[in-house]
Amino acid sequence: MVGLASSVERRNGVSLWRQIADKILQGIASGDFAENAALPPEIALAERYGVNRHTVRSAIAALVQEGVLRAEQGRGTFVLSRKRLSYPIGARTRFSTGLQGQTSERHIALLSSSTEPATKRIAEALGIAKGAAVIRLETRGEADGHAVSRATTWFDAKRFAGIEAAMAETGSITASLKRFGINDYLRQSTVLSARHADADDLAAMDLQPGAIVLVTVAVNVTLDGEPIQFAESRFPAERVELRLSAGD
Amino acid sequence: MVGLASSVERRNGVSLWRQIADKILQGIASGDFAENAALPPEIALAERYGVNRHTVRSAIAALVQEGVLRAEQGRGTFVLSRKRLSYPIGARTRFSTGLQGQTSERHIALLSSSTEPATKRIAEALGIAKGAAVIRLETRGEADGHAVSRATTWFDAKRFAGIEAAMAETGSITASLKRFGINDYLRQSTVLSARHADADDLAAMDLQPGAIVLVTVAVNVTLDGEPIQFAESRFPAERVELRLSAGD
DNA sequence: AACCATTTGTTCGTATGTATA
DNA sequence: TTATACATACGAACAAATGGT
Repeated sequence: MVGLASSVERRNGVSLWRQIADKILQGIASGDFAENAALPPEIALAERYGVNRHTVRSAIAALVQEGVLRAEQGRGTFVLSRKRLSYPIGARTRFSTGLQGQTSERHIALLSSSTEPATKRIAEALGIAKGAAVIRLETRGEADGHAVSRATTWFDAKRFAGIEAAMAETGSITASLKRFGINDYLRQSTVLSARHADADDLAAMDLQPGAIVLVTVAVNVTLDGEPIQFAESRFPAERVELRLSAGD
Repeated sequence: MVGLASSVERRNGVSLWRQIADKILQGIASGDFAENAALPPEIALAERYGVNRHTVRSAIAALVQEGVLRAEQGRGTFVLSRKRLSYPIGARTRFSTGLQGQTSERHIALLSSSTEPATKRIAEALGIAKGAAVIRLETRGEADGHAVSRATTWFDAKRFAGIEAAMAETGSITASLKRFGINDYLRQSTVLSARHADADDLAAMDLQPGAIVLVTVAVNVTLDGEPIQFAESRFPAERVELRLSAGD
């Protein structure tokens, strides 16, 4: 009963229709299924993946819901076009300058801010004492009305008192830091990983459950090497790719 | 019935216990759950995530199966230490030099090789004519007996005839390139994304279904800027993180 | 030893979701 | 649409192991 060439797995906590939906997404990403063109008929897909036609239908229904496909009775199911943003990441990366040319409108929205004691990890990154007060900003990056990033950022509360107000007003980290005498800064280190989006990410970026996010954990420093900012950013993998430029 | 603080989602194709397992993995990664220490009791986890204790138990069972946790009746459930490899990625990254100090044994296994006509994308990257012959290498990177990467690499067949033999013999891209007079090379560009592992990745790297892979697409060039290699590499997100070094 | 609280392990039952035919 | 099988999730017990008092 199981298709020989089938690569879907049962009993692993991910339902078949979700796995098929992911396979279709992969097929679109890899060019197997061209954009703005019809998908193979449900029967063909069912055979290709070694599942029942109903299972394919569930997968397609989910992707239609997610805005990836459009189904038309009697005609077929079509792949809608959706290009990913290419987000440059390097020593001098800035949110707004990075996306120049790709979008017409972008900014960072401040979702919330708070002051809290620094955890060990944050204290070490910022070079302050553990438990010292830090300001945490929760932000969402937007481009052309779509959320393209979701970040949590920590600053030394003593050094950057009131930065949340500056952030809310300017909508830019770079501009806010200028008010504290920081005219330039570098990305000292970045650690990159990936995971499923959590509920917060899903809500903040309007993603579908099961979406994958790229996660960067970065420390920004002044030109003198003084750490000023510690940040974890999440990028939806379906909308954004990260580009490492050589000379950046 | 639904926990207020719950951040898991139902009816999305991913079972609750799998989501809880992912949350626990996240907790370990973020330091919420310390390594070599007891996890909170099942009851506490169930309450924290707003699910039944059985659901937490299913998640724990999966993670025990995956070698992440160890459960002991009457004592608790413990987080085994399993540091993720931190894989440096930058202009001068090399597989074996990059992991120095983190593992005792590493090499690249050549899974298969073939010669094929270049697609448009590969031809552009390598600066050759579309349809010209290219050598494709399928490789697996291993460290301490565990697969940590799976890559597909293309070389100009005219310029690097026989590189598959050199690769099989030396187990190193860098050493193989030396035989063709390339003593040094740079990573010109890297594009980073993430997706679910496909069947091939799962089999080649012995991953659990649903695993996430980091994907890099890179072009390597000689010091003169001549493109020599086009590669797509997949790294299991649960075992590897990518580190962008500032000066690299 | 006896007892206790804590924590994991097991077994019922019941309801709902998923997948096939 | 219906039927069937299995997986998932919850709830309420009870059993077994551990580390104390």
